[in-house]
Amino acid sequence: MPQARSRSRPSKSMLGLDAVLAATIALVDELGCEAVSLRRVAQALQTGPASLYVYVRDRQELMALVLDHAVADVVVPDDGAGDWRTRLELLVGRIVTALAGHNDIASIGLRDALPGPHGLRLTEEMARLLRTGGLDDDACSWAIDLLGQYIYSTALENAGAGTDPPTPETFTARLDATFRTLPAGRYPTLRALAPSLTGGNRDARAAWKLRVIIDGLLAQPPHTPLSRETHVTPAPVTGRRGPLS
Amino acid sequence: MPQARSRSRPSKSMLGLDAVLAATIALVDELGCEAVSLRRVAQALQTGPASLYVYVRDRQELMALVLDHAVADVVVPDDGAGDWRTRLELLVGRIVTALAGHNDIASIGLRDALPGPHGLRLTEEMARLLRTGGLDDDACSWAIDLLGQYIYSTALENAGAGTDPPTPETFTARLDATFRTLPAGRYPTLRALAPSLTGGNRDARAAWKLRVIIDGLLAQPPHTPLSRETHVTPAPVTGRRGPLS
DNA sequence: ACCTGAACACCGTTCAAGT
DNA sequence: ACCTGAACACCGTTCAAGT
Repeated sequence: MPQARSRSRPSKSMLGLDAVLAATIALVDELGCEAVSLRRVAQALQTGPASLYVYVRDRQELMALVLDHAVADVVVPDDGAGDWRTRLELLVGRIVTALAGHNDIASIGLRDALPGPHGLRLTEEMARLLRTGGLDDDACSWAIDLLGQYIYSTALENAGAGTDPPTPETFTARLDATFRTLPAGRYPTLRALAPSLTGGNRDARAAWKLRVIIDGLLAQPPHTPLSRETHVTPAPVTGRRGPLS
Repeated sequence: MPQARSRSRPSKSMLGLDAVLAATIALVDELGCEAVSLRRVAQALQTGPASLYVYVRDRQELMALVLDHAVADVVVPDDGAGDWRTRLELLVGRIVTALAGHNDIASIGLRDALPGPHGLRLTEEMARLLRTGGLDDDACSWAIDLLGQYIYSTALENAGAGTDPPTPETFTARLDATFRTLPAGRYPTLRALAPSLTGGNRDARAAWKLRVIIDGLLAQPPHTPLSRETHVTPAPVTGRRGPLS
């Protein structure tokens, strides 16, 4: 019995899922989602790619776990934060900020990823707040859908905001150049809009869009109230994206 | 001179960009974007992967071209179609339908892709209609942003609708299962919402969300009118996504 | 149970060479 | 200009073998 203490025998190993996730997030921050390969993660952990399959079914599951991990620390606004709308805006803003702080990690959510425990926790709170606002079942569900689109798209749009320098930003620069050099004959409106299309304050833009969505939600007439009890056949139907994962 | 007619000498080749795009779209329809490799496209064209680089800088450019191609046939509603809002809803609906008809092609737009000529044509018309609706420059720009998010997300959500059978849909099924088996203690609202979260009519859901956005746009007070002339420094700023590409 | 080297069947992209 | 075989440096995933 060579071991005096409880640590049985770390010949090299016992990476643990947490270490795998931490290494993956670090690589996402550094290289972006697309460039993160299982081989690179394994290399960062000083092991071979096959070792990761102990903790994860495949690359997709790893990325879904990492996405969920990225919102783990988001705290739900408490009762004192204001009315349901204020709290919803605060919550959504926090989620966007958390995701935008990890490079293009939000792109995982834009594709298919089943919701993880933390995403579910936050989605539950969004749904609860929306119900407090008086929305019926369908409106709540569709609103969650819409807010999910908003969250991931905005987080991706704002990705790399915190870095210094704010990343080369070749993409936005190329987009801006595209608009500014548009033939004014065929695209008069876009040419005129060019400065505001790519410019302006990111947070103001994000807040404005969220306000649009919530104002729009409140403008909808309450659904015909046959919604709940008469739902005999929910008619399962296609749809690739889910709420926060 | 072996050729009697103008066709100079098709020893095998002269694929042409159109043929490359057609082969790529066919593969996207069949396999989905992720599974479409340059090697498979080349194989479909009976050539090697290196041949494609005559027409395309890299895989990303090919996918951007294919995305633009997918909206090439969308026709802009004419003056007789109704007021600006009716026409905008019609236009957006047509774009979503065109994209949703090509599997998960919309996922290209959710990531970074510079707008192509057809996307620009449609974006120009959206911007024009929004201005007709009285929105100022910033509101127009941000609205285009929001509508782009809506278009791609909804098209992806509705992907594979036309197929018969409507595709195995393992993802929606798994999502549905996730919600229905949620512990009701921790997630009471999501459990109650489970039927409407994944169910319901796709088109009704999409139309409702678009209505929410436009109602929300109209609910915004006109911006402080220092918007145009005083734009000295547009403050070029990060942002990964652009309008329709 | 957890880890691993080696192998399998793929990738995107480049390049020198051919027409 | 357009095409191509071959090579380079990668992928995700599996599997038999080790502890």
